[in-house]
Amino acid sequence: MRPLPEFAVKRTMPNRSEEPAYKQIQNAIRRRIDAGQLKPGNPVPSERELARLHKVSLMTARHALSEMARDGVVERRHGAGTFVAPPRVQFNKLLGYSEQMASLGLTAHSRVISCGVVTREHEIAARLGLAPTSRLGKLERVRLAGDEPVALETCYWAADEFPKLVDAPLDHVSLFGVLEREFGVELAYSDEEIDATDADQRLADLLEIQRGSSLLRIRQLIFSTKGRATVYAVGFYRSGRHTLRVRRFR
Amino acid sequence: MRPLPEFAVKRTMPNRSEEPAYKQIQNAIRRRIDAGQLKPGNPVPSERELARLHKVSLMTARHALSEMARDGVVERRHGAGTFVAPPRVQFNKLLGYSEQMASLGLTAHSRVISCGVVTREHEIAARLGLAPTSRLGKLERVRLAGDEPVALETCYWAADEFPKLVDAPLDHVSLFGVLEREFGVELAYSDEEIDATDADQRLADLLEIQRGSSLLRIRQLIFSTKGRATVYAVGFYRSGRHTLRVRRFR
DNA sequence: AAGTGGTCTAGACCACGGC
DNA sequence: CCGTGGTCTAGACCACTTC
Repeated sequence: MRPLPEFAVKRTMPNRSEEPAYKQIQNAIRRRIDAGQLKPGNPVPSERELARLHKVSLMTARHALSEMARDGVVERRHGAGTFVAPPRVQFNKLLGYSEQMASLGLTAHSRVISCGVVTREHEIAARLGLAPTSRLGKLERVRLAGDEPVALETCYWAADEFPKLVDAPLDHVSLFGVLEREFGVELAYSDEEIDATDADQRLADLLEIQRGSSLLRIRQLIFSTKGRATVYAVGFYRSGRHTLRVRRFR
Repeated sequence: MRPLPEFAVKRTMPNRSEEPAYKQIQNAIRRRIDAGQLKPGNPVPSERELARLHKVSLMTARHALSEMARDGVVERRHGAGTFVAPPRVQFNKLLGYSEQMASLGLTAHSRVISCGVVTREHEIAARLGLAPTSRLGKLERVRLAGDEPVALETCYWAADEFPKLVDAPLDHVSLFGVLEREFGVELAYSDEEIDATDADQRLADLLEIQRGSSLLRIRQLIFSTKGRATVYAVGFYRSGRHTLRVRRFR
């Protein structure tokens, strides 16, 4: 609950230099949900109750709940009340390989095939919005499930922008994680092209499959929250070992 | 603009039994955008101006603009104003094959391979939320680009729910279109599983490719706006002839 | 009938953007 | 500086759900 001034007086905008009242209300509710104190389907306090509890006007309490409803955290039913929304399944969620495995309760292992700087990938530089001959960081990793190779993933980024990235222990840690923690890059979304192709000799050797075997190819251009193309990645996934799940809307 | 009562008087809720004032404001702005009178990047009237024009309070004008911003129709910039948002590219959009071709400026052709009712597809019936032995409508079509076959698509639906669907001229018309126009089904979204596989003899013959060639397989469970699983579809797409584009979010 | 969310008023001050 | 959106007040009536 928001602290009150020592001598509470009538005020039109009491909240100077603090977090907005409506966000404090939202946070209070979110905390109760996170703590398991409020479970899906449970009612959250009504607008009038929140207004009284937090000593704000109805419109402010209302703003807090409306925005949470917009975000899908709660559901509002006219005449009935406001209720904690059922946990939403995350669709079309951009995850690194490590994160995908973690979400399945598995540990990701990788084998770094190559890691360095290249200058002759003109088309990829263009996709990243760079000059054709720009220096690009390039990382090739074979992804393993248990001992079995399931995918080859190749990532590219502007070498000058993330200089020390090639030195990170990327056989153990998540590229996404390093970018976000070490470089403060917030990734926002990726545009992906998905098709089927078949394994050439090199892919066949790396993935321990037959040449010509079917592979799922995913090419992704990953954008930061600032709308900047940050990473270009190409992955080849063994048939039968990897399924992409997406939801599309009418 | 909202009509005024003959003798305008002070009122707390003047809008009895009409469309809410904030929606009228939104519609007025939408109309101007649709008419091309307001183009992307153009400013829309400020909160204060809308309040004055429509004779409503600031909060109401504000509500109108906030909701339009939430819907992505306009963008609000603190201290600067509210502007028509650039046209949003449609990502993760659920389209039938005919519609995809149309959106590329091409005409879709199909060859119906089989069309009828089956009763032994227990697993698919289950996915559609039906009893295992339910009667299912089944439609197999080869999709053509020019004269070249590029995909085999197989659709399943509850035969008892859409009885005359098997009689529709589905080599010319869109299944989605028939469902929406003839049966009043509003499709909402589809959950899709995408992977790579290779062609068996039958697929090879139908698609005029070699046995063992790579294919992109998309299995989709399509839901209506009522949240009901309505159509199950499996498509096999020739490598190099079909790319799926999706956007995923962090 | 009581309580809920939905719409709305007529103002206020604050923080930010561009001139 | 002025105009913009962002936050907020202290109420009001309406429409709906639940009892």
